[in-house]
Formats: sequence, structure tokens, C-alpha cells
Amino acid sequence: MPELPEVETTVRGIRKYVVGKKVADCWTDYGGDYHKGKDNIKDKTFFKNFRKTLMGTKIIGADRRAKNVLIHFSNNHTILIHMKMTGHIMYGHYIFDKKKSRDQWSAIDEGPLQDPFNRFIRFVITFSDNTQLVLSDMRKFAKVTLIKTNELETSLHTEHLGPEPLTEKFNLEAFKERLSKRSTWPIKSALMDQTLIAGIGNIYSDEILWRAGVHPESHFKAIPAKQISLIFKAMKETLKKGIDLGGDSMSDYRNIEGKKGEFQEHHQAYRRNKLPCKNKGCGGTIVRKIIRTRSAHFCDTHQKLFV
DNA sequence: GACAATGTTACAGT
DNA sequence: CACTGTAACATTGT
Repeated sequence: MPELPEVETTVRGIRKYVVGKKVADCWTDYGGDYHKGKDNIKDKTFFKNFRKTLMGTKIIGADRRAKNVLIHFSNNHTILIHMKMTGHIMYGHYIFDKKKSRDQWSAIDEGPLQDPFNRFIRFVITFSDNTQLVLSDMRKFAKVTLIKTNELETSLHTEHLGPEPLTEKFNLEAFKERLSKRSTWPIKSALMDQTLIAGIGNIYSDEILWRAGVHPESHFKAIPAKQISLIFKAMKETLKKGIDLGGDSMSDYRNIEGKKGEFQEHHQAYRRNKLPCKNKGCGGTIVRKIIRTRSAHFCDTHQKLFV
């Protein structure tokens, strides 16, 4: 799923619903030999300690760092959740149903689990008021781990990440400085490099470059200053728009209430291949091309190539 | 059946 | 050592 706007939407939901709640129990069905010894709850021993550490503590806040959700607890511990491709977090009133062989968790009041994308519940925190925070993750790629809150900055899970694109400090100069480190990469790939800038993925990189009128295979070193500044502006605006619209639910992403965001209704490029470009007077067509293993969507007319 | 899917990372090869 | 490409994680929808 989730790129910066979706993760931000989730974090805001967590702040709204679960701050102040006390942990009564934790459950997961993640696991398997492949994950033995890993630094996350897919390792059985890790999960045992994880559960012991959190029992009885209270949630005191939530933050986002790149595409990671951070949930802070009262005992100087923070859960870090990376939802990867298909994870999303929901809050509600769920019950464990032993009779079912899969889809074991059910919602007490209908709601979210009607949506097939919400059925794959892999991780559950039950609070003392008997409500739940759950992680649905169809493809089981997500990472859930535990870090001491005061060691977050230096954690292996976050130390490699580049700056947050939406801070005021991240101005045009900082943007150029970061991108200059990959000056001959396709600009789309550079925008998605989490060590350069944190939080942009495949959907938003396509949308940013469509708005800036720059071909995704352009090289930073060849793009004129004017277009660099257009990409910078489009980045800020597109990410903010994603947040304002509650994220992108073209695929499985749902917000904390299990409901869809609206950004997918405003796509100009992503997954619009073979459709006419919506840029007025352009007359171009959206094409799809694999760039560095990821599928890029762009207009063959108004997005100019600089190499 | 073939193919594609919002992400990351370990590893093999150059 | 630095860089690059591929496979792997697992499952669903088209």
C-alpha cells in the first residue's frame, strides 16, 4: 500500500482513536522458518518478548517516519510498523472466532470485514476496554518490531532514511542536494529512493512527474533548473493532496475505520495506460514502461525527456 | 494459465 | 569496494 500520504492518514487515525488505551493482550499468526532469528514479530521468541514488554502499558502517541507507523507506549517503547505492499491498520471491536480455519478475526459490528481487502488480519492488540487495533496484511510482507523510544533515531530500522519531504526545512536547495547523489538515475527511481527522500513510492512518483511535465527516465544532471523546481513543487503539492484526500485506495489501502481514501479518483498517470492524457490541449496518451523493475506510467507527449 | 501488484532487502554477479 | 540486477517474502485479482 502505503506511501507517505496513506501512512500519515493512518497515524492521524491512531492519534484520534487509541491514545490513552491500555494494552490487555497481543496476538499474531505471522511466522515461519524463513523469519527465524529476524528482528520482528515473525520470529516466535521475539514476539513472546514483544508481548511481555507491552502488556499493561498505555499508548501515549503516534508518529510517522517515512512509510513507517510509530506507536509510542508509556514504558519508553515504540512499535514500528512498516506495512509494505498490502498492510493497513484498523481500529474497532473485533472477536476471535475459533471455528474458522482462516479469517479468524471477525468484526462485532459488521463493518470493515465486509471488505475483502480487510479480512487478512495478522496482528492484533487488544485493549483493556476490549477494543482492538488490527493489522490486515494480505501478502504478509509487513514488518512489526519494537524499539526503545529514545533510540528511534539511531535504530537500524530508521537510520538509513533520508529527510521528510513535507517539512519546511526540506526546501528546494535540500531537494537538489539529495537528488544530486543519483544524478544519472532515472528521476523516478531517485524520487523513490528512501535514502534520498523518505516516503515517495510508485504511485506518487508517477503523479509528481506527470504534474511537473518531466519524463520519468530523465536524469537529474540534465534536467533544467525550471523543471527541477516544478518537480519540487509538484512533490509537495501531490503529497499534501494525497493526505487531504485520505490516501489512495486504488488497491487494498483502507483507513483506520476500514474505509477507502479518495486519491485514486484524482490519478493523472498511475494505472491510466492507453488512456488520453488529461493535461488540457496535450492530446497525448498515457503509456506504461518498466523502469528499474517498477512500472512507470507517463504521458508520451507533455512529459519531456532530459538525458 | 500468465501476469501484475502501493515495498524492502539479501545476495550473487560484475 | 561500489554498483546493479534478481529473487524472495505470499496472495489475490484480472
